[in-house]
Amino acid sequence: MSELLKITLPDGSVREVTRGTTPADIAAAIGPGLAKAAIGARVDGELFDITRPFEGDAQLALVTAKDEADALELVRHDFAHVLAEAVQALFPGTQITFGPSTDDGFYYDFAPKDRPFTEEDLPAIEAQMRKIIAADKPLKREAWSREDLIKRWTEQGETFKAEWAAELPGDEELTVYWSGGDWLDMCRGPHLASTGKLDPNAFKLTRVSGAYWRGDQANAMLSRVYGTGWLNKKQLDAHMLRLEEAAKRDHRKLGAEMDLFHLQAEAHGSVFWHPKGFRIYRELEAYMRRAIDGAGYREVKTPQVMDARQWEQSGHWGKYRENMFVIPDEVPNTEDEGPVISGDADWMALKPMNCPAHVLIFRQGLKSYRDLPLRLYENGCCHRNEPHGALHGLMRVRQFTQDDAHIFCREDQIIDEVRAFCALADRVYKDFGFTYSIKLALRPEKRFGTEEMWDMAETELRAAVVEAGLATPEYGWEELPGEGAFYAPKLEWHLTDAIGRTWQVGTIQSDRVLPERLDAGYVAEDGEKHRPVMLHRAIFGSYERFIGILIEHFAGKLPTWLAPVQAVVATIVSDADDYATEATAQLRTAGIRVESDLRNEKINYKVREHSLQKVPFLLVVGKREAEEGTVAIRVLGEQQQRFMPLADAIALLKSEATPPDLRA
RNA sequence: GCCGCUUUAGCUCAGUCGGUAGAGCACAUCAUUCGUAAUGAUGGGGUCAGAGGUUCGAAUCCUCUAAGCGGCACCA
Repeated sequence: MSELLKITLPDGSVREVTRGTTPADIAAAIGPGLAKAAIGARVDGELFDITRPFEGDAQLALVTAKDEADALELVRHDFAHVLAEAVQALFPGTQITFGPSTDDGFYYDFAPKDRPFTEEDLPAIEAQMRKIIAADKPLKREAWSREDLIKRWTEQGETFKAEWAAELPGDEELTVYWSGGDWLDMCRGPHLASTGKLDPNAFKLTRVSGAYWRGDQANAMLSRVYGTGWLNKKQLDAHMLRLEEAAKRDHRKLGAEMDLFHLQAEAHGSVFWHPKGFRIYRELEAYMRRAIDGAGYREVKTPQVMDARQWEQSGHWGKYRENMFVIPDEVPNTEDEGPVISGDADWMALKPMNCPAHVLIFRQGLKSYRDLPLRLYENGCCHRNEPHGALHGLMRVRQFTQDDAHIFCREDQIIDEVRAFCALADRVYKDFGFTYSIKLALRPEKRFGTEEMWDMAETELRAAVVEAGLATPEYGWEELPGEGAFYAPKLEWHLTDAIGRTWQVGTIQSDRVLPERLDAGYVAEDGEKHRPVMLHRAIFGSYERFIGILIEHFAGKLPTWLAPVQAVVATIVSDADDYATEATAQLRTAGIRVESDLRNEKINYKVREHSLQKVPFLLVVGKREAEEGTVAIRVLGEQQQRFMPLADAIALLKSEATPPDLRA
């Protein structure tokens, strides 16, 4: 055992060291500065404790705060560890379970003894965490046997940890980390060398929430404490500032401030669109109609309420009935006393999706292979009785309208259709200034259809994305096992909101199940009846969600072609009223959404108000402009103004207000 | 649906020990005609989310219901 280990450093140099040597020893040998700065190690590419001895020859890269991604991962993991220790010190009897790092910090799930934690508990927990950091407790790794772990957790009353220890994979080395000599957590690591390596001013506990043990609704509800954690206070402050800025672009806040829409309890989860908000909606509709007309779709409109048997046949009744709005097909009893309905009525349901209705259109008349691909589009208004906790502004609502289409096609047309859709979606998102990520959601546990169908469907979607060149990290490409719909795998397009939450908008799904269940067929060249494949697809996802994301993306400052009011003509003195009215009329004739502001208010007041309303162009007219036939144009977000003849201003606005797909 | 929090004027919020409701903005009226992010004065406006309870007395304490917020779960 006296042989030397060869440790290769990033510069290619090799050091020979005895067994038991740690990366920290090597850092110390290189120099005291590095010894101090090094907080972790990449050994053969894997992130390790800096105090963990080498187990053989290895490539070593020391990790310092400059390796920000690794450093943050280490630090956040440690904050979670310290959080757990602090909570157990303050609330004896609390069980620890699990606590990973997150995108901006960490959390830890606890099983509280008496009551769930509340936000009022957070300051005391933070203070306790700072004590643990100040104590600079060494974090020491130890390998334990499964039996010892289970014994330890059982003795300590840690039933969740014991359950988990019993299920950890047997071929893995099981480890614990000591914090000083008096507290430990079961953990794969890695960790910093000691708690004192954390900056006590670089974290903040942010909120508490409930979370199910192992993410399963059937399990116990745990109490989760979230924190944000960074390398130093400057980073933390910058993060808190980012959150503040993000809150300002929340679409619910801007929706009220800009008078776009509102939500209220009487129709909770359904949107009241105000005139200005619905103008955005109409621009999106017009845009999408141009897009689908150009891409060979045909628009249809289908019934809002259909017989429940239709939903039984499609399979939705069995899986989603609890989220459907069900309606008795009966005239209600009008007597004051007595039941409203008799109870033996047939049931109908508000449509939760459009697919079956489109199949019913497809089934009208005998279809030939020559009819395929048949692309049916609908601005389809759907109702889903979503779990109340899921509702979120415009992003998740109970009544929404999808830009929904179903492409009925032959097997040999699938890949071309999916590729064409990828191109269309790409163009649409780019027209709105979005970058997106794209995922493939694979077969779920509960599903209809044969394994062969699923193999084919997954393969062809994957192939289309690969051929379109989108299956790259740049497009956030990943495959999500188990996340598909019950009838088909899904390609999903995701956009990100103001505070980094991602929302699915677009999708395309390759479905052989519903054509079968709803008996869609066509006559092929061989004269036999065949099943078409049905591609379900949407780009906006829903108009509601897409508008919510647009508002956040642009912080309310929508591009001119989408702005509800594109220009305001504001007067400085009432002598300019007639000219302003005339200018407004000319702009309106030119197709600009323009309003005039003749109020007896100072120009400062008007500028402020229309700026806050995010009007892209403010045309100011005073005596001078009225005499010269000019306007002073102030562009939203800019300080200075440009003077030009009214005719030039009209030309400028017409050009600015042209939708991207209509630009030369 | 689950956990925690919240709900007071159109909006944002204050309201102490349980003693009978307050500000700013917005709105209305009047004055002001002003050159690029808030002119001044005056005035109107509230079943304190809803229901029940405790109390001489409830915005305030308790229970239930609803909605909203942050997560979790769900998302055809």
